[in-house]
Amino acid sequence: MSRVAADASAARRRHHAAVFAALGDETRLSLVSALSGGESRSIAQLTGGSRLTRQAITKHLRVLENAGVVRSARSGRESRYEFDPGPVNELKHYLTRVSEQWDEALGRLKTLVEG
Amino acid sequence: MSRVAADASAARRRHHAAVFAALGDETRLSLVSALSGGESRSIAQLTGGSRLTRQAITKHLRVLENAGVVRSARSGRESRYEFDPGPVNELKHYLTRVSEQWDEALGRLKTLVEG
DNA sequence: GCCATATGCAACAAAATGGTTGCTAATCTT
DNA sequence: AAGATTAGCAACCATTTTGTTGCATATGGC
Repeated sequence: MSRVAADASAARRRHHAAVFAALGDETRLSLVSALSGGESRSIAQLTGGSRLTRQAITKHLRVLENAGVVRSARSGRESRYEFDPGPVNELKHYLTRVSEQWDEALGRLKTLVEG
Repeated sequence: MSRVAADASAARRRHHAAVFAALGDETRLSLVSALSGGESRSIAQLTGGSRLTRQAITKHLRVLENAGVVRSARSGRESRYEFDPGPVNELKHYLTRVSEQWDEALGRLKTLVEG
Protein backbone atom coordinates (compact mmCIF):
# COMPACT_ATOMS: atom_id res chain seq x y z
CA MET A 1 0.00 0.00 0.00
CA SER A 2 1.33 3.43 -0.94
CA ARG A 3 2.22 6.03 1.60
CA VAL A 4 -0.50 8.44 0.58
CA ALA A 5 -3.10 5.70 0.68
CA ALA A 6 -1.99 4.75 4.18
CA ASP A 7 -2.21 8.37 5.25
CA ALA A 8 -5.61 8.70 3.66
CA SER A 9 -6.99 5.70 5.52
CA ALA A 10 -5.38 6.88 8.75
CA ALA A 11 -7.05 10.26 8.28
CA ARG A 12 -10.35 8.53 7.61
CA ARG A 13 -9.97 6.44 10.74
CA ARG A 14 -9.16 9.56 12.73
CA HIS A 15 -12.30 11.19 11.43
CA HIS A 16 -14.46 8.18 12.20
CA ALA A 17 -13.05 8.03 15.72
CA ALA A 18 -13.90 11.69 16.21
CA VAL A 19 -17.51 11.16 15.16
CA PHE A 20 -17.85 8.03 17.31
CA ALA A 21 -16.45 9.96 20.25
CA ALA A 22 -18.93 12.79 19.65
CA LEU A 23 -21.77 10.27 19.87
CA GLY A 24 -20.24 8.58 22.89
CA ASP A 25 -22.12 10.58 25.48
CA GLU A 26 -25.69 10.23 26.70
CA THR A 27 -26.41 13.95 26.69
CA ARG A 28 -25.15 14.34 23.14
CA LEU A 29 -27.17 11.37 21.96
CA SER A 30 -30.23 13.10 23.40
CA LEU A 31 -29.36 16.25 21.47
CA VAL A 32 -28.96 14.28 18.25
CA SER A 33 -32.29 12.65 18.94
CA ALA A 34 -33.91 16.04 19.49
CA LEU A 35 -32.47 17.39 16.24
CA SER A 36 -32.86 14.37 13.98
CA GLY A 37 -36.56 15.21 13.73
CA GLY A 38 -35.59 17.81 11.17
CA GLU A 39 -36.44 21.06 12.91
CA SER A 40 -33.67 23.41 13.97
CA ARG A 41 -33.63 24.47 17.59
CA SER A 42 -32.04 27.17 19.70
CA ILE A 43 -29.71 26.46 22.59
CA ALA A 44 -32.37 27.56 25.06
CA GLN A 45 -34.83 25.12 23.52
CA LEU A 46 -32.33 22.30 23.61
CA THR A 47 -31.50 23.07 27.23
CA GLY A 48 -35.12 22.83 28.28
CA GLY A 49 -35.87 19.50 29.89
CA SER A 50 -32.26 18.85 30.78
CA ARG A 51 -30.90 19.15 34.30
CA LEU A 52 -27.72 20.64 32.91
CA THR A 53 -26.96 24.32 32.51
CA ARG A 54 -27.11 26.14 29.21
CA GLN A 55 -23.32 26.33 29.16
CA ALA A 56 -22.95 22.59 29.50
CA ILE A 57 -25.36 22.05 26.63
CA THR A 58 -23.48 24.64 24.58
CA LYS A 59 -20.25 22.72 25.09
CA HIS A 60 -21.88 19.48 24.01
CA LEU A 61 -23.28 21.17 20.91
CA ARG A 62 -19.79 22.40 20.03
CA VAL A 63 -18.44 18.87 20.28
CA LEU A 64 -21.16 17.68 17.91
CA GLU A 65 -20.51 20.59 15.58
CA ASN A 66 -16.76 19.93 15.45
CA ALA A 67 -17.52 16.36 14.48
CA GLY A 68 -19.85 17.65 11.76
CA VAL A 69 -22.90 15.91 13.20
CA VAL A 70 -24.62 19.24 13.67
CA ARG A 71 -24.47 22.70 12.10
CA SER A 72 -25.27 26.06 13.68
CA ALA A 73 -26.31 29.42 12.33
CA ARG A 74 -27.01 32.62 14.14
CA SER A 75 -30.50 33.95 13.66
CA GLY A 76 -31.18 37.19 15.43
CA ARG A 77 -30.31 36.78 19.05
CA GLU A 78 -30.36 33.01 18.97
CA SER A 79 -28.12 30.27 17.58
CA ARG A 80 -30.10 27.63 15.83
CA TYR A 81 -28.71 24.12 15.48
CA GLU A 82 -29.66 21.53 12.92
CA PHE A 83 -28.74 17.94 12.27
CA ASP A 84 -26.41 16.98 9.43
CA PRO A 85 -26.92 13.35 8.37
CA GLY A 86 -23.59 13.06 6.53
CA PRO A 87 -21.25 11.87 9.30
CA VAL A 88 -23.88 9.54 10.74
CA ASN A 89 -24.27 7.89 7.34
CA GLU A 90 -20.51 7.54 7.04
CA LEU A 91 -20.46 5.71 10.36
CA LYS A 92 -23.30 3.50 9.26
CA HIS A 93 -21.32 2.49 6.19
CA TYR A 94 -18.20 1.98 8.22
CA LEU A 95 -20.02 -0.35 10.61
CA THR A 96 -21.51 -2.15 7.65
CA ARG A 97 -18.03 -2.80 6.29
CA VAL A 98 -16.90 -4.14 9.66
CA SER A 99 -19.91 -6.44 9.78
CA GLU A 100 -19.25 -7.64 6.26
CA GLN A 101 -15.65 -8.41 7.08
CA TRP A 102 -16.88 -10.47 10.01
CA ASP A 103 -19.48 -12.28 7.92
CA GLU A 104 -16.91 -13.14 5.28
CA ALA A 105 -14.64 -14.50 7.97
CA LEU A 106 -17.47 -16.69 9.21
CA GLY A 107 -18.09 -17.83 5.67
CA ARG A 108 -14.47 -18.88 5.22
CA LEU A 109 -14.54 -20.72 8.52
CA LYS A 110 -17.68 -22.56 7.50
CA THR A 111 -16.11 -23.55 4.18
CA LEU A 112 -13.04 -24.75 5.99
CA VAL A 113 -15.01 -26.89 8.42
CA GLU A 114 -17.40 -28.31 5.84
CA GLY A 115 -14.90 -28.69 3.05
CA MET B 1 -44.91 6.97 28.29
CA SER B 2 -44.64 4.80 31.39
CA ARG B 3 -41.86 5.13 33.90
CA VAL B 4 -40.36 1.74 33.16
CA ALA B 5 -40.42 2.38 29.42
CA ALA B 6 -38.65 5.68 29.95
CA ASP B 7 -36.05 3.95 32.11
CA ALA B 8 -35.62 1.23 29.53
CA SER B 9 -34.95 3.70 26.73
CA ALA B 10 -32.65 5.69 28.98
CA ALA B 11 -30.74 2.51 29.74
CA ARG B 12 -30.58 1.71 26.05
CA ARG B 13 -29.26 5.16 25.29
CA ARG B 14 -26.67 4.80 28.03
CA HIS B 15 -25.55 1.53 26.51
CA HIS B 16 -25.33 2.97 23.01
CA ALA B 17 -23.32 5.89 24.30
CA ALA B 18 -20.91 3.47 25.98
CA VAL B 19 -20.35 1.54 22.77
CA PHE B 20 -19.94 4.73 20.72
CA ALA B 21 -17.41 5.96 23.27
CA ALA B 22 -15.52 2.66 23.06
CA LEU B 23 -15.20 3.14 19.29
CA GLY B 24 -14.33 6.81 19.67
CA ASP B 25 -10.59 6.32 19.66
CA GLU B 26 -8.20 5.71 16.79
CA THR B 27 -6.22 3.03 18.56
CA ARG B 28 -9.34 1.11 19.47
CA LEU B 29 -10.69 1.35 15.93
CA SER B 30 -7.42 -0.19 14.76
CA LEU B 31 -7.89 -3.03 17.23
CA VAL B 32 -11.44 -3.61 16.03
CA SER B 33 -10.16 -3.62 12.48
CA ALA B 34 -7.49 -6.16 13.38
CA LEU B 35 -10.03 -8.42 15.06
CA SER B 36 -12.98 -8.09 12.69
CA GLY B 37 -11.15 -10.42 10.31
CA GLY B 38 -12.39 -13.25 12.46
CA GLU B 39 -9.18 -14.61 13.95
CA SER B 40 -8.53 -14.24 17.65
CA ARG B 41 -5.27 -12.60 18.63
CA SER B 42 -3.13 -12.30 21.74
CA ILE B 43 -2.26 -9.01 23.39
CA ALA B 44 1.33 -9.34 22.21
CA GLN B 45 0.14 -9.80 18.63
CA LEU B 46 -2.18 -6.83 18.85
CA THR B 47 0.57 -4.68 20.32
CA GLY B 48 2.90 -5.42 17.40
CA GLY B 49 2.95 -2.57 14.94
CA SER B 50 1.73 -0.04 17.46
CA ARG B 51 3.95 2.60 19.01
CA LEU B 52 2.15 2.14 22.29
CA THR B 53 3.21 -0.16 25.09
CA ARG B 54 1.56 -3.48 25.81
CA GLN B 55 -0.14 -2.04 28.88
CA ALA B 56 -1.70 0.78 26.90
CA ILE B 57 -3.08 -1.73 24.41
CA THR B 58 -4.31 -3.87 27.28
CA LYS B 59 -6.25 -0.92 28.67
CA HIS B 60 -7.80 -0.20 25.30
CA LEU B 61 -8.81 -3.84 24.98
CA ARG B 62 -10.49 -3.66 28.37
CA VAL B 63 -12.49 -0.64 27.26
CA LEU B 64 -13.65 -2.55 24.19
CA GLU B 65 -14.42 -5.60 26.30
CA ASN B 66 -16.49 -3.60 28.82
CA ALA B 67 -18.52 -2.25 25.93
CA GLY B 68 -19.01 -5.82 24.68
CA VAL B 69 -17.31 -5.16 21.34
CA VAL B 70 -14.69 -7.76 22.10
CA ARG B 71 -14.38 -10.89 24.24
CA SER B 72 -11.29 -12.40 25.82
CA ALA B 73 -10.35 -15.87 26.96
CA ARG B 74 -7.18 -17.08 28.55
CA SER B 75 -5.41 -19.78 26.60
CA GLY B 76 -2.28 -21.06 28.22
CA ARG B 77 -0.07 -18.13 28.98
CA GLU B 78 -1.80 -15.78 26.60
CA SER B 79 -5.10 -13.90 26.54
CA ARG B 80 -6.77 -14.18 23.20
CA TYR B 81 -9.24 -11.55 22.10
CA GLU B 82 -11.97 -11.92 19.55
CA PHE B 83 -14.50 -9.62 17.96
CA ASP B 84 -18.19 -9.76 18.94
CA PRO B 85 -20.41 -8.30 16.20
CA GLY B 86 -23.44 -7.80 18.47
CA PRO B 87 -22.89 -4.27 19.77
CA VAL B 88 -21.66 -3.03 16.41
CA ASN B 89 -24.85 -4.29 14.79
CA GLU B 90 -26.92 -2.57 17.47
CA LEU B 91 -25.18 0.70 16.65
CA LYS B 92 -25.76 0.16 12.97
CA HIS B 93 -29.47 -0.24 13.61
CA TYR B 94 -29.52 2.76 15.89
CA LEU B 95 -27.89 4.93 13.23
CA THR B 96 -30.33 3.57 10.70
CA ARG B 97 -33.22 4.70 12.88
CA VAL B 98 -31.70 8.17 13.20
CA SER B 99 -31.30 8.36 9.43
CA GLU B 100 -34.87 7.22 8.90
CA GLN B 101 -36.17 9.85 11.28
CA TRP B 102 -34.28 12.42 9.27
CA ASP B 103 -35.55 11.12 5.95
CA GLU B 104 -39.13 11.18 7.19
CA ALA B 105 -38.65 14.75 8.33
CA LEU B 106 -37.39 15.67 4.85
CA GLY B 107 -40.40 13.91 3.37
CA ARG B 108 -42.81 15.91 5.50
CA LEU B 109 -41.03 19.13 4.55
CA LYS B 110 -41.27 18.23 0.88
CA THR B 111 -44.98 17.51 1.21
CA LEU B 112 -45.48 20.79 3.00
CA VAL B 113 -43.67 22.79 0.32
CA GLU B 114 -45.26 21.02 -2.64
CA GLY B 115 -48.68 20.70 -1.14
C1' DG C 1 15.02 -26.67 37.20
C1' DC C 2 15.99 -22.56 34.31
C1' DC C 3 14.99 -19.11 31.24
C1' DA C 4 12.28 -16.72 28.09
C1' DT C 5 7.61 -15.28 26.99
C1' DA C 6 2.96 -13.33 28.05
C1' DT C 7 0.31 -11.24 31.03
C1' DG C 8 -1.54 -8.83 35.33
C1' DC C 9 -1.45 -5.23 38.85
C1' DA C 10 -0.41 -0.81 41.07
C1' DA C 11 1.19 3.75 41.32
C1' DC C 12 1.89 7.70 39.08
C1' DA C 13 1.61 11.87 35.82
C1' DA C 14 -0.30 14.58 32.12
C1' DA C 15 -4.02 15.83 29.52
C1' DA C 16 -8.72 15.87 28.18
C1' DT C 17 -13.66 16.05 29.65
C1' DG C 18 -17.78 17.59 31.77
C1' DG C 19 -19.73 20.78 34.47
C1' DT C 20 -20.32 25.11 37.19
C1' DT C 21 -20.38 30.18 38.09
C1' DG C 22 -19.86 35.05 37.00
C1' DC C 23 -19.77 38.55 33.80
C1' DT C 24 -20.42 40.74 29.23
C1' DA C 25 -22.65 41.69 24.77
C1' DA C 26 -26.22 41.61 21.47
C1' DT C 27 -31.02 41.59 20.22
C1' DC C 28 -36.12 41.76 20.97
C1' DT C 29 -40.14 43.79 23.06
C1' DT C 30 -42.83 47.27 24.95
C1' DA D 1 -34.92 53.92 26.66
C1' DA D 2 -35.57 50.00 29.80
C1' DG D 3 -36.03 45.41 30.76
C1' DA D 4 -35.98 40.73 29.45
C1' DT D 5 -34.07 37.04 26.59
C1' DT D 6 -30.33 34.64 24.25
C1' DA D 7 -25.96 33.67 23.83
C1' DG D 8 -20.62 33.98 24.26
C1' DC D 9 -16.32 34.01 26.99
C1' DA D 10 -13.19 32.95 30.78
C1' DA D 11 -11.79 30.94 34.94
C1' DC D 12 -12.05 27.32 37.74
C1' DC D 13 -12.79 22.55 39.70
C1' DA D 14 -13.39 17.51 39.89
C1' DT D 15 -13.17 13.40 37.44
C1' DT D 16 -11.84 10.40 33.81
C1' DT D 17 -8.82 9.02 30.30
C1' DT D 18 -4.52 7.83 28.37
C1' DG D 19 -0.16 6.44 28.85
C1' DT D 20 4.09 5.22 31.34
C1' DT D 21 7.20 2.46 34.47
C1' DG D 22 8.28 -1.11 37.79
C1' DC D 23 7.38 -5.34 39.74
C1' DA D 24 5.05 -9.83 40.38
C1' DT D 25 3.12 -14.12 38.46
C1' DA D 26 2.07 -17.88 35.43
C1' DT D 27 3.20 -20.85 31.53
C1' DG D 28 5.99 -23.20 27.86
C1' DG D 29 10.27 -25.13 26.11
C1' DC D 30 14.83 -26.99 26.74
